[in-house]
Amino acid sequence: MIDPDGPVPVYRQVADILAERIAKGDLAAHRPIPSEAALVQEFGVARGTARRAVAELRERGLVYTVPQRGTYVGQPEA
Amino acid sequence: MIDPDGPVPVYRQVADILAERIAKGDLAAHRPIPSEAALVQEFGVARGTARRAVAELRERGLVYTVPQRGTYVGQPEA
DNA sequence: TTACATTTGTTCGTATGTATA
DNA sequence: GTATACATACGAACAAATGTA
Repeated sequence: MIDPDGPVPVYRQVADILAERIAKGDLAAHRPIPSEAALVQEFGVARGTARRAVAELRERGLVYTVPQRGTYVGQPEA
Repeated sequence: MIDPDGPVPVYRQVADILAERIAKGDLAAHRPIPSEAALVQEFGVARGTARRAVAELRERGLVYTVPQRGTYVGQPEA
């Protein structure tokens, strides 16, 4: 799933996988994506790497984060 | 601000700037200096370089570091 | 009100690999 | 070969806010 030794950074690999899930609708608008702890579990990465992956998605405008709550698909509610 | 191509190593340039701030009192005793992440932001250097700059200050006896807490001006409290 | 678990935010510690002068 | 510097990645600890029991 994740190739730690490939040329693509792990955090981008994780971000790309999540982005695809969003594109496919597996992760629906205004539904939470997996928590950082869950991403650590699922992908076997460090929390810092999971956080960076989520930051990537945020920069791409795919998700928004609510502090102490979670990160959700789409744009923040009005 | 920082001259990456000059004869003086970047880490020492950063250390010198912080040392001057301490000397001028911009950074007061027992107050935290900027975090490593903040130094990365402010000076546009790698984290390793920021860490080395702080290590310089520690060697000069200007600051002390508390793991997972931060680095502070002066000497550790008794 | 209290207590607890969950989640994100932040900090320093450490190691590896790559590139350059 | 050495020193500098950047990027990536894992680890550990603590803080703060939120939601729930």
